[in-house]
Amino acid sequence: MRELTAELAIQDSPFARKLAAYVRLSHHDLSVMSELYGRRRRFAAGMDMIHQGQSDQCAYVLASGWAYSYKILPSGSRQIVDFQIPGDFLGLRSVLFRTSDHNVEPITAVQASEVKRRDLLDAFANNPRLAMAVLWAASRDEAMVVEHLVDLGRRSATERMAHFLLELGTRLRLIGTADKKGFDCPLSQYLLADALGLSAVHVNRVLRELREEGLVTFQKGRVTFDDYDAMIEFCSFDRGYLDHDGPLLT
Amino acid sequence: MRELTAELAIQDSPFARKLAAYVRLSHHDLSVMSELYGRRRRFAAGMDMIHQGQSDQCAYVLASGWAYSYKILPSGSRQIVDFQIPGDFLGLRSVLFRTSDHNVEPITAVQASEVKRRDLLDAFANNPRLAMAVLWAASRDEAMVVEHLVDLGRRSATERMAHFLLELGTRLRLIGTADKKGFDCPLSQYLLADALGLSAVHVNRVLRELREEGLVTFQKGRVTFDDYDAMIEFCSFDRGYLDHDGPLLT
DNA sequence: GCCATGCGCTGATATGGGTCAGCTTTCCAC
DNA sequence: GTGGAAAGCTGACCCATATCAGCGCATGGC
Repeated sequence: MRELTAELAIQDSPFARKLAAYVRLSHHDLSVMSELYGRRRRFAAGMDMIHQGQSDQCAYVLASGWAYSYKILPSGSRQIVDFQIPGDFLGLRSVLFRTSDHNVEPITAVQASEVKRRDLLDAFANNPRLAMAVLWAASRDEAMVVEHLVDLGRRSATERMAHFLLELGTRLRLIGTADKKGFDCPLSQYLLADALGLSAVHVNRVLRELREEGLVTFQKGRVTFDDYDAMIEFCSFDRGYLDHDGPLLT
Repeated sequence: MRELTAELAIQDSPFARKLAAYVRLSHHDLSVMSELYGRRRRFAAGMDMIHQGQSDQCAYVLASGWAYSYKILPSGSRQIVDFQIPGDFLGLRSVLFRTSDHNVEPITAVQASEVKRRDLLDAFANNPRLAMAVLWAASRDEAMVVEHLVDLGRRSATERMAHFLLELGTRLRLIGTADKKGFDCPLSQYLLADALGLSAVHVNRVLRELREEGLVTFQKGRVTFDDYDAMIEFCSFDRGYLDHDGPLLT
């Protein structure tokens, strides 16, 4: 009975919702997940969760709140590699290979489940299906990093911003906190700047431009898609690569 | 006896040299690898090895020659995500998850060993150590993509070029085809441009600048480090992240 | 030997986005 | 409600890099 309750709880978590988009999860999968999903920790905004160069750390699954992973250059400038939203795995590589090559910091207050190396390896060994789902999600995250790279290398500032907002929207829809209308978004223009390789000043200009073109409005912590289709057109967003209709693997 | 010969042959391959940098490989590992390493295929320069959107393909281990993976935007511009050199695994994700999100094309004539999905999964199941080594190498490749992203987002054209050449040199040293003096390099200025997010014209200017500053010379298919330390200093290259002295896992 | 092609190279000009400087609004802490 | 910090916003100016246009040198096919 207690297990059943746990199973129901996990089923509604962003972690499960996200993985369920990739593989069909069995009762067994869910119960293994709910064990991994114990040991909650809280982090306040601004307090490092993972630090570059540190070894022997654990990984986390974000339960609530947003975080970002970044690198600092000796020159002092910062490049944000990715944002993490609820359901995202975080520090997977650092726990498997004991090397962390970037920092992770919360943007809002965050709740995260600590996952120990040992537990993760055990769960993988006992449940290859779950392992596959997690690796698949990791692989999708990597695909996003690649897309981000293309953004920085070959898209204009405005296209980059549009593409970024669409992608973020798609990710949030997977966990049920966005729809075609828009989503709540705690990112400051400084964070956007460091993610998109722009200056904060230019981020502001670009957002105004997109707003005046009637594509998106990002104001007061809310992103509103004013013309979703035109936006997709504008930055040639690939609907397929994050978007799909059900589990790819059953 | 026949096996022993195979084992000796594989030991000298760039694939083994690279993996040996990460884990100490046993006789058993080597014999499993030499099986994977069969089934050679040749590709001429310019002929696609992996095509975006294509599914049900196999992965390859590059035995000789160079290739590059890239994405084409609808606008026609191209972003090169990474270059592959001998020993590199290629299409790992596309074979595990049956989705390829980018193209791979040879730069020079290429010899590659075809790795079937089934064989790979079997090898992993029978030999978790080898699986770990391969995943580790994949993880390092991903770290390089992240570093590339930082390049595009937050470094100037000249720093980017210097950083890129140092990184490439480090990778080539791992397989024994470069030293601190320099290396042979079949990349055209057009390829460099599309990798670094620059125009070919500007690549030319940047190379001239680096040459005149006495840092590197890239001429006639040869990269020569004129002042290695100054170069590392110039682009704040992280010696640690690719460079190390022996197997990290024994 | 000649032509086509690809690559390296260079100058002139144009522009996207950075930098600087400052003002306004929001949001807390007290 | 008041002071201060953080975030949003804007104009003026400037520079890094793109774009355009063109030259020269190899190389390979015929």
